[in-house]
Amino acid sequence: MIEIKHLKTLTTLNATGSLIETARQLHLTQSAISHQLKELEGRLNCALFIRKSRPIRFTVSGLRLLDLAEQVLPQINNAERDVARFCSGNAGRLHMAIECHSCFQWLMPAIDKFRDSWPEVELDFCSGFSFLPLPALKRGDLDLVVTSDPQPIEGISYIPLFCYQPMLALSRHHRLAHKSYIEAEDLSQETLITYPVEKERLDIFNLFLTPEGVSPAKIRHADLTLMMLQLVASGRGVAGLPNWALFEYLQKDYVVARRLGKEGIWNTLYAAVREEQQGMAYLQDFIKTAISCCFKDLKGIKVASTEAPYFEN
Amino acid sequence: MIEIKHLKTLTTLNATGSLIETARQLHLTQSAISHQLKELEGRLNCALFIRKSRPIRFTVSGLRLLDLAEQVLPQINNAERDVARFCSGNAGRLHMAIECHSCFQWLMPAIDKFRDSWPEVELDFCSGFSFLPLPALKRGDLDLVVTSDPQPIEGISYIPLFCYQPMLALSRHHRLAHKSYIEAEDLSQETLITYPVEKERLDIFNLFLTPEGVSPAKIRHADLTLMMLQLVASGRGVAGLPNWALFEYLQKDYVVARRLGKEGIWNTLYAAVREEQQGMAYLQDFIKTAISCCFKDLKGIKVASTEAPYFEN
DNA sequence: TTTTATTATGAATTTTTTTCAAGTATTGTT
DNA sequence: AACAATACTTGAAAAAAATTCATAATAAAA
Repeated sequence: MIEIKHLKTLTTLNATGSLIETARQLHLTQSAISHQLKELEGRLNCALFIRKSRPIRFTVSGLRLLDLAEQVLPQINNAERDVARFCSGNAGRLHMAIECHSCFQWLMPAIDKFRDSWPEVELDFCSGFSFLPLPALKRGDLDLVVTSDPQPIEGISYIPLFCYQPMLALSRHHRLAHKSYIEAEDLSQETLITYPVEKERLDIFNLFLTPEGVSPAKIRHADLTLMMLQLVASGRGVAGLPNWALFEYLQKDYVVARRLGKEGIWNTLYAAVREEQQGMAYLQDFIKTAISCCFKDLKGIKVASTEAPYFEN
Repeated sequence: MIEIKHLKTLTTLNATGSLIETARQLHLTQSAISHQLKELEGRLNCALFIRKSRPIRFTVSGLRLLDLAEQVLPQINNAERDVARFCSGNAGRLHMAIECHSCFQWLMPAIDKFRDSWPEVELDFCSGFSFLPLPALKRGDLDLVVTSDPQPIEGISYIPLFCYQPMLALSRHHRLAHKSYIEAEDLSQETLITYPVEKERLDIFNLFLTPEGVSPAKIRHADLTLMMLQLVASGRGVAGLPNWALFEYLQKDYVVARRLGKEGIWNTLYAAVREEQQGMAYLQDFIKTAISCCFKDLKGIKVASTEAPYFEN
């Protein structure tokens, strides 16, 4: 009668409040979701939610099923993980590197969860920018690299995690703060505060300044997100940071954020792994865990398509 | 990944010990079950049971999923029942009659369970043979009749419960006890002990004696199964009873049982309901509960096809 | 009221599930 | 140990179900 996919659909419908967004998250069309729910309501002979309202509201029956989903879905996840542990060897190594400092915010809880499930897996991570992580991954010194700048390297495959919006953080009193979006030219007289990495590894250059041939007046480095934002708030410059990393500081009114270009920019964060390791149970579980942590903890991110990244050459 | 149907399949596979019997219970071909499990093992990349043994044995992974099923399936059933209660009115009437005395054995636990789930439904039942139950059902005096002898009555539909084998109970020392099966002619010199109903309502006449044109030497009535078996054990006659009703007495060696005719006879027990009531949630739930109780408690019964009975005219 | 965004629906298409038919393996029997 | 009987596997065909596409209907926002 009722199926697990129904519980998943209802759960994300509850989270999103609309069919169309549910469809996006589940990588289906809105039509498919509509058909699926109609079919289920037909089987149960019972309305599950009230359509003529936004956000959608659930009936008692719908709520009862949400309740069921909350019980059942974690149980199923646990069982699947256990089975994966029994089957594949449950020991292994997971050494990872993060190209983006801010990522620690969501990576920490994900790693904690993972350690509980796979105590035998040897965990290690580094975020230093003292070496190039993708070649290290290729060599086998690393097993997973979190990057927003995938390179077409033989034997490396990229699994999309989520989409985010690189934005510009400004002091509330900054001369650009009145604009609803920032143009590349605006930055030619500004001090840009970045993480201490080469320009080529920074979204704001790759996707915004370099294509327009603009350079900021001055570049200044800072190690920590919080330090960058203190500098911004103190009027020492502006900073390019992902929207989800800015969220809590925006709420506290430390700074304001503006999108880059009229339409804004969307970029995708990937987990890079060696192709031959991609099927390994604990790796897959780590990535699954990481994604679910992101969508729980971060505001403003979107689901990525399941597709591998497209390389021009 | 894993679906509810998989959990159901694994559960009944555990109960039956073979794919072929699992298939029968789930109303599928054995091939379908084989494909389904192979597909699941492929998805999990993991063997769930060891094929080269009968009865089939589960791997640790298989056992883990059985465990999951045991947690999850009842939760789902409860939720579905709750939804049914919310949607349809949760009050109503369920007056039933049983044509077969022995049926109390499995009906009692089913009724107990049902009362817990649907406290608002007014329950009543009678097993007297003082009136014809099917016309009473048609009139609306009853809501459900348990019968093994469906009549083609306009507006009445029959839902199969299970298949059983009417058998002949004999004293261990009876002159026919050495035969592996009973022929109609054998009974022409015997005293047949039956429930106090007309011959036309008894399986042993309908399906065995009447077609062969044989009558027993004498007919004697008894109210209770246990009383009938005491009479049989005391050599006062023989009795026709369903195999599942005899099971516990056979184990205690009170009596022996022989099948009717060389191939034995199989008959189906039905729940008769008024067509317009058939869709009602609590009725459907009662029948579902009854069936599951039967298969838990009774030995020797088989699943019935989902088909309505076939009437010759 | 018009516009925009969301949801519903029917038909076409794709994917999945099931059955059929035939082959292989296992068990139990003589 | 060979035989039959029963149970399971497998690939292809058929049937059923899910998904998409195109479009209509509906609700919210401007």
